[in-house]
Parts: sequence; C-alpha cells; structure tokens
Amino acid sequence: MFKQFDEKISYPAIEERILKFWQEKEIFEKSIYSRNEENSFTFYEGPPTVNGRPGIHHVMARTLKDLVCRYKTLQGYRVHRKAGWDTHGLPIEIALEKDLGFTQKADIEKYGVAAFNKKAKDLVYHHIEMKEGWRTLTERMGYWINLDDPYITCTNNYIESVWWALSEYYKKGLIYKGFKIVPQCPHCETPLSSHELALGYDEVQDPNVYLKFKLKDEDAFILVWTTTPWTLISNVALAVGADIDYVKIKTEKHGVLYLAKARLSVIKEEYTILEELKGSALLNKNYEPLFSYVPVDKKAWYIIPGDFVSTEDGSGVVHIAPAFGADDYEVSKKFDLPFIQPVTKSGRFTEQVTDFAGRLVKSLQFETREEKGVDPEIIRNLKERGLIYRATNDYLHSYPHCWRCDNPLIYYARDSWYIRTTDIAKRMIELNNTINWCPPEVGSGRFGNWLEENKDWSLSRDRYWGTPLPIWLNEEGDMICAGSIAELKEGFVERDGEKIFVKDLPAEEIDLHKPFVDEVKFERGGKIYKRTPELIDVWFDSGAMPFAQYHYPFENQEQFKKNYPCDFICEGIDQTRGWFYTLHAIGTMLFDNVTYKNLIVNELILDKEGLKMSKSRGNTVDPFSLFDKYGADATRWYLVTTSPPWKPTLFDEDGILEVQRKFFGTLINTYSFFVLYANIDKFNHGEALIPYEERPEIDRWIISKLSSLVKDYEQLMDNYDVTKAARLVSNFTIDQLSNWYVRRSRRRFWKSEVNKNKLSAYQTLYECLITIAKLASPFAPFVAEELYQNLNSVTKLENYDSVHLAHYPKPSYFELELEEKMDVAQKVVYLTRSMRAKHNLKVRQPLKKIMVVVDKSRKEALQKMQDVILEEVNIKELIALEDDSSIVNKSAKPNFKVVGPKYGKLVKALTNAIKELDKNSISIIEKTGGLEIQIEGETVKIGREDVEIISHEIEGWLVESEEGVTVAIDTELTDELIAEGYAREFVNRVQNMRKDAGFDVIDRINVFLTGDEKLIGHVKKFYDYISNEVLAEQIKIEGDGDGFKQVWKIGDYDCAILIAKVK
RNA sequence: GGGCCUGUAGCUCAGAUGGUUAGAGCGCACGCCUGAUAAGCGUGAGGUCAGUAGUUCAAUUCUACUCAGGCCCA
Repeated sequence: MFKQFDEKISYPAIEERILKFWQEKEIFEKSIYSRNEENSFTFYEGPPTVNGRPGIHHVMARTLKDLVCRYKTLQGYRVHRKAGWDTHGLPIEIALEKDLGFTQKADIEKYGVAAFNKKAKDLVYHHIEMKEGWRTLTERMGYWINLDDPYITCTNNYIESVWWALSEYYKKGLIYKGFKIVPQCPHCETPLSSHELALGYDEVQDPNVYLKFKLKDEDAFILVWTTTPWTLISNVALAVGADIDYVKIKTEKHGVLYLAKARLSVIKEEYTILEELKGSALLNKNYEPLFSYVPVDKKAWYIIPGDFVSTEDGSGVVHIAPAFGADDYEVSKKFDLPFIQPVTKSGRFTEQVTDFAGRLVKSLQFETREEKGVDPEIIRNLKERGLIYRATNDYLHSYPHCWRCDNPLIYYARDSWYIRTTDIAKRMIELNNTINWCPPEVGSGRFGNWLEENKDWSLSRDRYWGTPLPIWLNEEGDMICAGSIAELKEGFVERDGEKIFVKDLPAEEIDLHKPFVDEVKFERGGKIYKRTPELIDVWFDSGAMPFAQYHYPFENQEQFKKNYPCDFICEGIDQTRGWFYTLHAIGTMLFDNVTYKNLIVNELILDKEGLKMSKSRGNTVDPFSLFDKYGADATRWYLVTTSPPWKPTLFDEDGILEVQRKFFGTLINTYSFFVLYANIDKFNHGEALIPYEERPEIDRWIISKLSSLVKDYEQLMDNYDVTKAARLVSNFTIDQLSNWYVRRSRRRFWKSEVNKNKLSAYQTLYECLITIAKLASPFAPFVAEELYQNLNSVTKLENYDSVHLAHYPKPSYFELELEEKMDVAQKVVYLTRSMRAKHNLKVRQPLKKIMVVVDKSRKEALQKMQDVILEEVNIKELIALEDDSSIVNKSAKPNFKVVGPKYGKLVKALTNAIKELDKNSISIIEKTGGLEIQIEGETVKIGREDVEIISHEIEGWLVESEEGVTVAIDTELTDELIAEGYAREFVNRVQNMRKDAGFDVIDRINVFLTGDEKLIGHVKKFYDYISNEVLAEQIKIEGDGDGFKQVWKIGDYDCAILIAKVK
C-alpha cells in the first residue's frame, strides 16, 4: 500500500522524521561514497565567522550551496563537502571583550593573553555547537555538509598550512614591512586591510570647517577647509593646485582671503575681488602655524603644489598633515616636510600636546560609555583666536568605520606588513577572465575593477587571537620566516633562565598562537631572532582554506591536488573583496591558477519594504521560526524561486505560504490522487512497462512534456540558473501534470476494472511523480524524499533508500509534435472556456458545435486533437476551418518582422494600406500568394509571408480570437442537448450526495427519484449514462426507501433524491 | 565624485537578439467547478514598461542624460 497523507499535513513533522532517517541510515555519507571518486565535483565551503546567531541570509547562501551539490550528486558526481569555521579575528575578540567587560586593548594584556586566547577558543567551539547555532541551523535546513570533520582555522594544522603559504611568499620576496598610512581603528587599536575597510562605510555628519591661515609676509589669509580639525595640530604645509585659478578677495569681516575661484560660493558675505592668479603664484608663501605643540626639525608651514587638490569642495586649498593622510604622506616625502605624529595608535593625543594630552581625536563608542573627541574644543580654540571663517557640523558623507566595533577609523601612519599583490595584479586579472561568474557583471565590474585598482595587501594586525605572523627579526632587521612546526622546533624558549629547544617541549605545549610563539626565539649565526608581535589578517586564513583544510602540503597531497581548483563556490556579494578576493589572490600567487571555476554571488535579503535587515531596526527574520511554521523546504523553495539569487530579494513571509499552497500543495495532492486509486487497484508497478508508443495519447503527451522538462532543467542547472530550473518544475507540476493531465485522466482511474489503459495511466503518473521527486530533490530535499520513498518503497523499481542516492533521470520519450498539438488544443480549450464563462454558458450544458479557425500549419493538429477539445469544453462537434472567407471575416496587418527590413521607410504607408485591405484582397493574397498595391507611387508586391491574417467575426456566432486561434461557438440548444444538460446536473447532485452521505468511492448504489415529470423524462433518456457515472444499479422513479435523502431544485424543476448503498 | 545593479499592474516578479493586443502569481470584485475538495478554474478592474532626449520605418527593449532606490569604492 502506498502511504496516504493525513488531511492536515505537517511539513515540519515530515522534515524532522526525514532528518532522523538520513542520520540513521547515513544517507549523506552514502550519497558521496556511492559515486565514483574519479568523477568528482569539488565545492569549497566559505567559512562563516562563528559569531552570534545565523540569520535568513545564511539560509539563502546555504540553500544555494546545498542544491548545487545535491544536483551534482544526482548527476553522478562525487561531491565532498567539508564544513569550515572561521574562528580567528576581531569579531571573536570583541565578543569576548564584551563578555569580560573590557573597554580597551590594555585590559587584555592585564588579563593575560594566554587566558584570553583560551577563552576565545572556548567561545568559538561553543558557538559552533550551541542550540539555535550553526550546527542546528545547518542540520535543520537540510544543508548537507560534513560538520563532523570541519576545517577550523584556529587549529595547529590549519595554521601550519597558512604559515607554509606565508613562507612561500616570503621566499618569493612578496612580503615586506612598510611605513604607510593605514586605516586604523582606534578602538581595536589595529590597522584594517582594504577589504575590511570595504565592509564598514557609513553615512556620518562631520565638522565642516573653513579656517584662516595667516600669511607671514602679507596681511592676508589663506582659506582652508577641513572636516578633521584634530589633524590641524599636526599641520606642516598647505597644498594648492598649480594650474587652478585662485582669487584674492576683500571682505568686511574677515579681511583679505585667498581661495580657489571656483569655490567663491563658499563666501556668503559681500566681497570684492582684488586679484586673480594661478595657484603657482601662491607657492612657497610662508604662513604662521596654527599650533606649536610639536617642534619641527625641517622647513615647514609654506605652500606647496599638490595634484590631488580639487575644486569640487572646500576652498581649493588642502592642509597637509603627513601622518594622517595618504596624499599628505606622499607629498611630504616629495618636499621633505617634517613628520609629526602626536597621536597614539589608540587615537589619543600624546603628552606633547599639552592642552589635549590623553584626549581622543574622534568620539568613540565603548562598550559602556561614549568618549568625546577634541574637535569642538579645537574649533573653539581657533575661534577665540579669530582664525575660523565658518564652522558648522553638517558635512554629510560616507566615512569608513570599523566593521566590528562601528567606530570611525582614522588614517594613521605606521609600520605594517604587506604582501606585494600589485606584482601579480595583471595575472589575477587574466585568471579572473576565465572564471564563470553568476552574474557575470560582478566578475567584470565590481571584482574586475577591484583587481585593476589593486593595492598591496596590508597583512598585519596588532591583536591577540589570530594566526601569528611567522617572522622573527634580529637587531639588524634580518628576518627568518618559519614555514612549519618543524622549523619552529629549531627555536628555543627560556624557562626559569634555562634554554629549552622547542623540539624538546611536550607536544601539547606547542600552540601556534600568542603568547607561545612570542616566547620562541631563534639563534642563527650568533644572533638572536625575536618574533615580530603582529598577527595576520584573518581574511588570509579563510583564503588559505583550499589547501589549509587538508593540512597541505604536510599531509593529503593527493587529496588537495584532486580538489584544486574547485568547481563551485557560492557566497554573498559582500565577499567580493573578502573571500572571493583572498581565495583568488592566494591561488594566483601560490599556484598560478584560479581557485574556483564557477561561482554564484547572492545578494542581500531585504525586508518587505526593501530595507536592509538589521538588529537595530528589528526587521530581522528568525530562520528557525520559519522552519517550525512552514518547513525548511518551503522556505528554501521560496528563497530560490522568488527572484534570481543575485538580485536583492524582498523577503515576505506570505510568499512562503503561497509556495507551500501552490507548489507543495499541488504536488502532494497529485500524489494523493494517485495513491487513492493505486491502493484500490493494488497497483505496485509489478506489470511490465507498457511501451510508450502503445500508450494513449494523453500519456504520451505528458511523458514527452516530462522528458522536455528533464532536458531543459538539466541545461539550466548546468548553467547555474537555479531559479529558472525550479520555476520550470513548479510550472510543470501545477499547469501540465495536475491541471491538465490528472484532471483529464481522472475517469480512467475511476473505472473499476484494471485494463491496459488504466495500467498505462498508473505507470505514466507514477513516472511523472517519481521524476518530479528527483528534480525537486536538490531544492526541497525533504518533500522529495518523502514522495520518492513512499512511491519506491512499494514498487521497489529502484534500488535506493533515498532520492538523494538516485540518479538523474533520462528523458524517456519524446513526441514533440504531440506537445505542439496539445498546445493548440489547450489554447482552444482555454479560449472556449473563457467564452463560456463570459456568456454564462455553464460547462455542464453541452453545446452543438464550435468552429475553430487556425492557420494551415495548425489545422491538422486541431483535427487530431478534436476529441480532447470537445470533451474538455463539452461540445458535440468541432469544425476546423482554415480559410473559409464566406463565413469568416478577416483583416490583415503587416508582419513587421518580415516587412520591416524589406521596406524600411515604406512600412508606415504600407501598414495603412494593408490594414485597409478588404476580404477579397486578403483572399487573393491567401490563394495566389501575392497582391500588388501602390504606395507613394511605388508598386509593392505583398506576399503571404508579409502579412498576418486575423479572423474575427462569424455571423450569428460567439467569436473570440487569441494568438492566431479563432473560436466560434454555436449556442443553439436542441431538446436533446438540454436533456443531456439536465442529466449532467442530476449526476452532479447525486455525486454530491454520495459524498455527503459518506459513501466510499467504489460503493454501488440505488437511486430513488421523485419530482417534476420533465426532469424525470430527461433522466430516463440518459439512464445508462447516469447509472454508469454514479455507480447506480438502478434508478427508480419512486419515493421512499431507506437511505440518504435530499430535496433539490435543478434548473426550473423540483425533485427529491434518495440514495442507498447496495448491500 | 566614480563603478555596478535596479526601476514593468496595489504587491512580488517574468518578458522581449527592437515588430504594433506587455505576461504570471498574490491581493481585490464577480462567477464557475466539485469522487484530487479546508483544493481547483475562469472573468473583470488595474500599466503613459521611472522621466527626458536621441537612433530607427518601428523603442517598454538600444544610446545619452535626469530622477529615485540599493550595493560597492574614493
């Protein structure tokens, strides 16, 4: 017996049961190992940072990853799926600082780095396993990935592989230490890399200050604009554009000012222009410094040229503070300006700046408090000295913020380690062009531009929980780079004044983290090498996963080589400059190869209003509650089908409900229909397969449709066009299978005896269902599993426990011509039905005939399909017409696609001429294939192919036309037709009663009818038809008896009907 | 300021290598159907295909610009 579903089906309950089944039977493992190793499809899992709770966007990315992998498995590939967790870095540290109540970096030192890192490790392991955490989400949503053997970036093995990679770069001379302006987070006290920077731009309001620098040899001021008053203390020069036009103006209140001519709009008061001059005329003028806290050792405070000066905002004069801006730093080297940096790495002024010593340069938000920056006070100070032209706090712009702590970054000059990625930028671009990006514009646009503008990778971080930079320095600055634990073992530590080699330490003491690695020293050539204290950018960790996940090259060399490069990755668009980049950069440098061949980039998930989801807005969606309410399948299906993954999805919970009702509801319904009858007839597919050629037309048709689906789906999926593929499955299921095939085939299932025809119906519907289960399985792994098992466990046609072990179906039978014919039939039927509805002609009332006009090519199809059409629309006769101009009125319009290129400018006139053609002219074209007409003095011969002929009216008939199909209905009713109409109405009432009385589908009954004579007459006339339909042994024209009785009004006639089961 | 994407019905989305009647689902209104039935089907209303200009016989589609939104960068 096939399993029948309850009335109220609970998808979540089914899913929970299937999850258990998968686990018990190790289906995931089997789905991998049942595939040939030589035929593998490789996938890399981008490691999520193990921090906090997963959200709906994670479900999106994981659905895509899962469905591609499941699809490839279905196709017969072996798809290894190793999970990964990104465990290092600031996010973890910040979460921990919060837990421990730390407000600044120094607190960690006080607490002890060893203890801190121990806690960090515990925290990440906790997050992986916690309830409603990553493991729960992953398992519950049906994302198949090997969680029991994940790569974890904070293990020694992983770090060792990362070290190996770094040492390779080191050997190639790609790692260097530089003094550069870096974006520094004063709160986290560490520089950020450019890809981290990309994560944290925010719209902010900053000071908008115009100030006056007094010239030394002239009673005039230079007008300067800044949004960072705190940098003024470190000012050493002013820059102008040599070719920019400047003006010298006189104002009442502020005296004489210099500024760019193009920026005169800044001056709000009345002024007179005293002089116009080029920037070059201003060069080398000296001015009085604003502040003198910091002594300078070189010539300063004069005007220099700068090609970065623009007149788009400000005053056309830029103030230069070499320690706090990239342009500033570059230009200061060029002009040998003094370098002053009275600000600490944590963004506070040093003791030198007596008035502001220890104060923050920018306001920062700490865990428990906010501390204000000095900008307002500096402005007040300058104001008091009359040096402010105008100061407001209304400059709106987007400014980089720390992606973790949300505080504004400062640009800050400091020592930092770099990887010279600019050396390989060209190669990265070449290789990128071979990658299949979905969608392509991200690869060529966003990612491509990024590569074009490549900057060296700022590698080092001044933090605690991360992969240590494996570089040791001696006092002369010579370096050693350790590329393995073995090399580390050559070093030594000092314990109680005793020197112990690392190789002699117990293995468990060797932890490739701080503080252990800091303890290690090397002695080479009589010199001692100490470790440089930095960690590396956590993004390097994740970008190293292709080899680090296998502990390559120390182990698993073969495995790595087989899995590199990978076939497929999928992550959010925010990874463009994150993981996509680090993978690509590392792959290019180490292996001179792409790291991934195909990738799907998924966009953000926005809320219903199109706003970004964020905790502060309170518009986030909890995936677990969705799974509990609708199930993971409906959620997955919704996310994938609502819009292509690379378009932002507006998330709407009602959409999930709709998916559930429409697609899943219909699918389950179709299955239930099949089961209802299959169980009655004890169908178990034990009989030989009826050859497709011998099956009824409707069966051949749906199988051909199904085969086309199988073919098209595979093509789409192979192109990673998953949205279209899923929509195809849904449309087939709803429109073709359920609403056409099943509905049209119902009668065949009702029949009581099992014959070849009925068997064919079962076999056909069975094949459709099991195939849909397979096609749906990547997207909706649970429901697909349920269907497949329910079907296959009875028939045992396939030797698989699970749909996820099955193989992609082969198209079994094509009859494309039949598909087209049915297409015509469907058009006629839909059109006719809509006409009946419009004119209130009930479908139960049979009609005499319809005439259908189609073009020649479809006439045969129409005739072949006439039985289908007539039955569907309940009409007795169909007349197929091609061109019977005596009945059909016709008009013509140009076939623009043909006519356009042929006649060009004449088209307009031609259109009018063709539209005015009368019936006779049109029939000349149809019969002789051409007609000559005069247009604007030219003779144009119109051929048959130049026009579309539309039939639209037939005298005395109801007519409508659509897409080249014209249907005319003869509405005249004969007594015979009326009688049949009543017979059908009568059947309908009896069927309703059977149902209401709770009779079984196969129960036979007796019917007792009393009432209007006319009605009884109609019933008698169709006695056989009626008794056959309602399974009646007898229809008696008499009153009472034992049974179920109801009184009806059918049309104009009253009657009473009684039905009783035949014992 | 630059790059990329988006703008089609009240909502969510299709679509067209440029071709004259622009589609679907949901929602709304009204019907129909009823042995798949707490489903199904149809009809109707609802679109200056964001705006302007250009190219073209023909533009919602191509181009330029503008506006609005999003993402990324400076």
